[in-house]
Amino acid sequence: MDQPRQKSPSRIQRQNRKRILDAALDTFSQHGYRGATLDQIAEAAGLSKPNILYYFTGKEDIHVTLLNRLMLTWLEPLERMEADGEPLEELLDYIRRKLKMSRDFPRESRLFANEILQGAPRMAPHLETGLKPLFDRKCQLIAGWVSAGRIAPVDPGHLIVSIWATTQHYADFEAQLAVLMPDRDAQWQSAQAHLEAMFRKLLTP
Amino acid sequence: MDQPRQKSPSRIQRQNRKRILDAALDTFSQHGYRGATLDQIAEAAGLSKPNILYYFTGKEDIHVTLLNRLMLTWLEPLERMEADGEPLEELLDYIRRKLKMSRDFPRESRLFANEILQGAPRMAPHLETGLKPLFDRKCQLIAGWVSAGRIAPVDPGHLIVSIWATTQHYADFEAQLAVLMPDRDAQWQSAQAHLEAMFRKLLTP
DNA sequence: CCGCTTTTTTACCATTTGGTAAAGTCACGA
DNA sequence: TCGTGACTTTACCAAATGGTAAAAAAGCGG
Repeated sequence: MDQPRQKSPSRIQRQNRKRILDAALDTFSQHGYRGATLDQIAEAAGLSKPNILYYFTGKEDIHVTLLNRLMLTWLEPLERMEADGEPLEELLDYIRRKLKMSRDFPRESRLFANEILQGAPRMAPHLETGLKPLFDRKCQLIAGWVSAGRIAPVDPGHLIVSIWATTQHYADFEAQLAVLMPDRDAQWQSAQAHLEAMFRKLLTP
Repeated sequence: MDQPRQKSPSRIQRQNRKRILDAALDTFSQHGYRGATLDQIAEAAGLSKPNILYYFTGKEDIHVTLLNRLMLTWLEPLERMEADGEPLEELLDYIRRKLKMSRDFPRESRLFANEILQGAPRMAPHLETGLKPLFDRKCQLIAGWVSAGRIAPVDPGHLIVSIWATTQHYADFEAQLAVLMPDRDAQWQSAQAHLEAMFRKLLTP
């Protein structure tokens, strides 16, 4: 009927959509949804504004696309925490993966933070259907470890929240940390050591 | 010469400025600087836009006024952590005060978070002259406690950052927590218990 | 109640913003 | 190489946005 929605996007399609999304990630993660403008995104992408609207139906479309992509990579580190291994090592591995994501994908972290700060208007469904079930599942996993005496007694929900808070903080509050801890190179190493020590102490029975 | 800058603001002045700042706090904390509009602020304040510009010279003036106010109350809990008492209790008290601020002033927390997320363009001076010296001082205080063996060895800077991260998270990511932990009433209590237990374990020698 | 100051409203304005129409230009298979 | 569909540009537009000028309305001390 309307748009046959091409089965295979052309090389140009792929390339330009990627450039737009990358530019939009810069812009949205810095200014939030309302604070970002299509002109900014267009300039950062090196394309004209109407050209951007050739690839996406509108500002919201770009933002939603970014959020959809984000959720995939965002949940993955937590998903990989499983019942298989030693509980303490599973949790510490999760913390390491999460901190690494803050270092490698700070823009994604800030995009997420912005969206939540603004009340998650465009992400409530994702939270409900994507994050919540995973969160509940992992809470039960941790609760199992606790009741089996394999880690120290701890509130599973607040434990996960503390892990999120401490790891994401290094990405989201980078501008503040740049003032307080100017030596950024050594920072990631000492941050990892600190978090590892802190959660190891908390979780060791 | 220009404006004699009234020595005593009238009752109406005080009242309306307060209403404007309160409305602006709502708006800026939710949408960030660029995402907030004067019309929104005006409507929330119940005043006309030109009337708002009678009390403040512009959008930025309102924002800067809010940030100035914020820094005063924001640094106070950390300032109150002193060398007098028992180190562990001083730190745990600080954590309690900080968590209480997240509960009582979530808008202020989000205003701060928004500003930092956006690269702290209007707050870099405050960070440098207000926060940084205080941070360094308290790091030294903690380092002294560590080397005296009065608390467990810990990186003072990362300790403070972890306290900020975990406590502020409950205000800044409230929209996410509302989905994951719907029972908000009991949440603050269990959050405090969790944080207290966590940092007590970390800091006990 | 008067006159003067403070406060508020009305009517604007230039710029920015998200978005569209339509005319071009490009790329690539026949 | 030429036609056709994919891509890009130019020229717009209506609404929103930050801000201003000046008239109107309140306050208020005397």
